[in-house]
Amino acid sequence: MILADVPLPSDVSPSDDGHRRRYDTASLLDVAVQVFTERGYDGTSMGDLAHASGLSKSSLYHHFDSKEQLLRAALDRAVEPLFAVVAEPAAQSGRAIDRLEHVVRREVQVLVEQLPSVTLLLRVHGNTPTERWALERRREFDRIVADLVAQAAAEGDVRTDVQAGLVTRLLFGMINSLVEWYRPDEAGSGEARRGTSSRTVGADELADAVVRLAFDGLRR
Amino acid sequence: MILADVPLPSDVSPSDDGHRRRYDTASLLDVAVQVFTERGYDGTSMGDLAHASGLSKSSLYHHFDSKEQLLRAALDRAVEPLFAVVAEPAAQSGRAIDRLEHVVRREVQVLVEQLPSVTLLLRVHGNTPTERWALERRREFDRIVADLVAQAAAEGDVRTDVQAGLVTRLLFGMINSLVEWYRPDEAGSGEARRGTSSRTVGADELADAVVRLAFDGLRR
DNA sequence: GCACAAACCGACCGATCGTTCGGTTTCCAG
DNA sequence: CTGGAAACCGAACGATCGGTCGGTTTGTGC
Repeated sequence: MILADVPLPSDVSPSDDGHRRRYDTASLLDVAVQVFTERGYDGTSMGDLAHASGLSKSSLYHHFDSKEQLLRAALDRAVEPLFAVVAEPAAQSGRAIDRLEHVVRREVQVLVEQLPSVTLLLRVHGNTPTERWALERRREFDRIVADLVAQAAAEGDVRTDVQAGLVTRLLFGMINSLVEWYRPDEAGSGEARRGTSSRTVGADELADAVVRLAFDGLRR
Repeated sequence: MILADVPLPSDVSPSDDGHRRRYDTASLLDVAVQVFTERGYDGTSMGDLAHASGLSKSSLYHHFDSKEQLLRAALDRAVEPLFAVVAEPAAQSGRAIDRLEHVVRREVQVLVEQLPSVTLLLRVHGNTPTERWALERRREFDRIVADLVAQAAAEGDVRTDVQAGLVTRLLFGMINSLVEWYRPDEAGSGEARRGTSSRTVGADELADAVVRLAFDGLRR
């Protein structure tokens, strides 16, 4: 990735307490996922990860077998909770439109909770076996939700002048887009907020906004 | 990009008419943009582009100065028509809600017309000066539309229980998502359509669907 | 036919890529 | 204090990266 055009985010310092910083595999994955989402998987070198974590390149291989296995571990963090949502009881019984609303609301929460991993999941291209596995899981997920929308339409609760498949894609396009702009409220860090007038919005409030807009539209 | 996990799309053959295939800069850009969108900019090597175009790596440099300049040319194809839309008369005068609907509808059309370039634009990470320029243009565009939404809210035509900035992001998240799934109807090519029951939808029909869903919601 | 420019090519450059290797340091149980 | 495991390191590997070079082929105006 050429010369460093922009400083890496972490740039870990020796650490506060006298000891040398030590990583367990999970928290090292945190760092990797963050850098992956900022520079893209292909745009991130193992050297970048080394620099961001404060470790040497070779030390990373004590925790992970390969760069691709690192990606796989990151994607698992997103895929599992996403599928867990459609398996919840409230998504399994009741009127389809209510189940759909539940899925939408919970999906927003999962996206916010696992923002970096989901971002990664939504950006894979299919260049490697791992990426193609991820694409397949996404297709499977889409199928499940599309069935839900179709059922809600059959029950007369959803407009039928737009195809169910189209509704599903646009609906989840809207939800998924939040990985591109939503940044959680980093409360506690005394850092000054940037000069934006829009208040930082929480996950629940965000889910409300999505449900209102998606179900009832933006027109007053 | 490791070993070729998957065949490149074009894989140009010597060509039908006796002559050797010759490229002008524009049609070579077509090929590059297509491969960029399929494998990602960072995931595409100049060797990939050479293979996809049927040219040698060094020949590409007869048409372009660098890989990044190639990206810049591709992004221009998306940025210009996007900004042209908000400059149209119908986006400049009238009730804000009507101007907004016009922008949404036209934006969908531009996305469909310039699908590969816009896809590229929406996926830049900011790793290079060119990518950061693209991100800045996107921010500028968002600002213009957010003002439009705010004005429509002030005129009482848009719901006010969701912040204008939030509405804008979700609305355009929905629109932009179509680069991830919309594939134009390759009519004329006798190729058999894959086994999907959903009919291929045209740009106008797509714009209708977006406007209906965004403005009036999916509830019946 | 000839000349010239545009288009193209294989061979090669230094830099960077993901990964491996043979050790050293750190921590903690005994 | 000792031992062994876990964590870490610098140096180096072959492959691939974006890009350059000098020369050849190809189409076109004359």
